Amino acid sequence: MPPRLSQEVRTWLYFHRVMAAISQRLNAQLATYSLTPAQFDVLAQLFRTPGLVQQALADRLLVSKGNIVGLLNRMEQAGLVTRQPHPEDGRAHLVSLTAHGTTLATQVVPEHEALIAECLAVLSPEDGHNLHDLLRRFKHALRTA
Amino acid sequence: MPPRLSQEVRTWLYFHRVMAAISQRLNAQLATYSLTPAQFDVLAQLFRTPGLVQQALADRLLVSKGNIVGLLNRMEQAGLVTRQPHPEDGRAHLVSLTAHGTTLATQVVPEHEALIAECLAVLSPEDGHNLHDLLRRFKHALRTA
DNA sequence: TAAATATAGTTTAAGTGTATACTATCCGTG
DNA sequence: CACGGATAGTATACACTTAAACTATATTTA
Repeated sequence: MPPRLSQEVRTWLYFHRVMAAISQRLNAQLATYSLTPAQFDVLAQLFRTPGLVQQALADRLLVSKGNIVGLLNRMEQAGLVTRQPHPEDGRAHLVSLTAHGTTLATQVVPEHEALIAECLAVLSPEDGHNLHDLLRRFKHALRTA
Repeated sequence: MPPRLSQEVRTWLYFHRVMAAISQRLNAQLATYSLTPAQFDVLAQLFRTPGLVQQALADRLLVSKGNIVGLLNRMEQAGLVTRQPHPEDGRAHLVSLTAHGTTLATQVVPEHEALIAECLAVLSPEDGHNLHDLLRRFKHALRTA
């Protein structure tokens, strides 16, 4: 018989379950726009912060720069983004949303954020605030640790 | 200028940051045993619940059955698991840990759980308990919603 | 019993992700 | 100016993941 899991391990499992449940809802919504989660992340980041270089995009999305290459290739193919040479740095490319990408982002980003709010609304406002506060401090404590 | 993100969206971003920070530590530990996170999940599940069928493994790990196939192929190649025909169901395979897999799990699973506890220990015991309680209720609320 | 349906596992195609090595460009210092 | 190290992007190999189509076996039901 396996021993009962510790509180810490159960917390970590809950973490996965909660993220999986929310991600499933979010991804289903994105799928109606033929967007993958990774592509949405790029879209939303460029929507909020136009004109980023690929490395900056990778840093903000917590992925490797090599990952960004294929992602942008597919999104360029889909007509969502364009790459332009950086005016001051011959190595870099400025990534921008196309008109189509901007139009899509204008619709999808607010819907996505609304669905996030809806998922978090299964908690009471107090619980929601406490969770926000706990995770904010958790993130900070992990960075300094 | 992009508008300030809502509390809900920031909570969701914190979820990702915390998950990423902890996963990075856990994955680094697993890498010292040449284990990927996915392979560790299979190893730990079979360690706790020996003799599962592939579909049961997929259900418990929240992945598709097709995913399990390639995962087990690689782990079989590495000598960690074996597939045997199910005695009562001609379609199914019983998956078991080899002696090598069991030995590895005996060492890695406790270390992995200790590292999880260490990561969660950056929070105070009260915060840790509150987070556990919040996530447990969050998970339950998402399931019924 | 025979046919319809469901389930276990596999395969394939496509996307995601990393690490690593490579090219091109930039920048600091001698 | 030249060289040497950092940085931006790309290419490659490998692992992970899903959805969908497929095969084989089991189960239900007419």
